[in-house]
Amino acid sequence: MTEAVRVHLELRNDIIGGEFAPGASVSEAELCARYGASRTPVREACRRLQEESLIHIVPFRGYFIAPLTVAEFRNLHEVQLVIDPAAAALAAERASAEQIRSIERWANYEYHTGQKSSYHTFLEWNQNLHVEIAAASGNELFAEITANLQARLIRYFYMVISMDSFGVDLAQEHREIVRAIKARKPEVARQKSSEHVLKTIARTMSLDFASQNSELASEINSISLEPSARQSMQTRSRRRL
Amino acid sequence: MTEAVRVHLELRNDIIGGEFAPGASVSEAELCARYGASRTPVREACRRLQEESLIHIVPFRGYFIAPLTVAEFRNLHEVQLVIDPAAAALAAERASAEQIRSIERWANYEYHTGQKSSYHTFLEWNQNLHVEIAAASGNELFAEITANLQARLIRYFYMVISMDSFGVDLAQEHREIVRAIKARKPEVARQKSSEHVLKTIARTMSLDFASQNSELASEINSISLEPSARQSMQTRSRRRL
DNA sequence: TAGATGCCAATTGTATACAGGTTGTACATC
DNA sequence: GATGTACAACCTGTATACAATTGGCATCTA
Repeated sequence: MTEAVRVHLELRNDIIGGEFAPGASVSEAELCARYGASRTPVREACRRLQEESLIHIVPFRGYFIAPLTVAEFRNLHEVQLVIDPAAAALAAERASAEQIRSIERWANYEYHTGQKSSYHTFLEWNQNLHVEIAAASGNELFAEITANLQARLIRYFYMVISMDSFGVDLAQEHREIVRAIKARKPEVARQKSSEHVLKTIARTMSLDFASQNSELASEINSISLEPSARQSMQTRSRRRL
Repeated sequence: MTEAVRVHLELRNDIIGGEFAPGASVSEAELCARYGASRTPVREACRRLQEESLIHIVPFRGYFIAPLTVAEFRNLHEVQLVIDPAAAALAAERASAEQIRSIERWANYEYHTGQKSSYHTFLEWNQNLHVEIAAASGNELFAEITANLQARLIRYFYMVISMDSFGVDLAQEHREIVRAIKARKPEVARQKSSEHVLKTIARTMSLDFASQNSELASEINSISLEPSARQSMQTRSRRRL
């Protein structure tokens, strides 16, 4: 593995994990010291993270850790609401036996409420499950887009202290999506996926956000999606039921 | 504008415009000579183009112009079929007066059949229209994804000698989408956008591809989308009509 | 002759020196 | 005291030297 790739992965992980304050300025020299690499691979890593919208680069000024904003949070969910169900439906048609096994493995987590370490693991499993389902669509674009959405979304979830009882609902919804994919029922998978995203949004809005971001948290709690963004699911439900 | 940005834009334009053969290998030295820059900005430009899937980088081996494949063509359309209608629906709700004016400007092109230069301009206007509609959704993620999809799709359209009479249909469909957005009718915009994408796919499959890619062309002609990918539009039509 | 092995040219990955731009500060001027 | 300007420190952008890796080719061996 080259230095550039290593720095990219480690820095990315640190940003997602909250090692840097959102909006904070970081210099190349700083990153070179932290990751033990020279400027060239550090620059390359930062440029890739810019493409992933985890870092903002202002020419001749420096690098800034992408801030967490209500607009981005809403945007991510709007796109997810469109991408996830479509990918789930395709996965139900095209997933290989091996891909289904892999999906089932990620869906079989145990979330022990109240444990911080368990919560972090839980978020990673959740992320992997979503990406794995998208990959099973047989369309790598869906997988790439999903990976980017999840990486950016997880930063918001890390703000949350814990999800407590929510983990149970979430696991249940995941299993329903997986069951539909395994049963080769695209429309059920699509509907379950839509419901899951909408419920996740609803759950997030009632969460107990970490105090240092209380301003953002209260703003997030006031989000409401446009009618046409929700419409995706409603149409399906009406049609199916 | 920095060298890196300039090289990125020019190289990107050259790849999209077909200046390089798909799959061709290019060395850093070659690109340095061609664009009159040193290796550092050339490398940065190539890394960004890799993120956009226009170049493949194999470590220690070199850069390869992304090949045109049936799988990619299908993947791009599958994602477009999901992104475009959703963005159009949101645009109908949230587009500003200025954005609507901008969209109308891009929709008002005149395509003179048979003229090669006119055809290229036509493709650019088409691309800009799609991106502008996505931007009017008020969600920059839709705009970014659309810009990437369009950049990659246009390489396939450049293979086509001309679209002849198709330009007329296309312009008509575009105007219908724009009309729905201007009239603030999200569901009509969504439906018209879905139809437009599906019709574009159908039109492409019956096209006269340039001979040097006849193998790819015949493969493209045999594409068929999965039922659940088409389902998006059918549901809406049934529901509306 | 088929296959394995070691060397070498070519190319990319990394480190670093140098150039260019930006920001903040100190000082002169009004 | 407010404002504008010059300068300096700092940082990023670019160029280039050096290190590491690859793949092909020649050579050797069975």
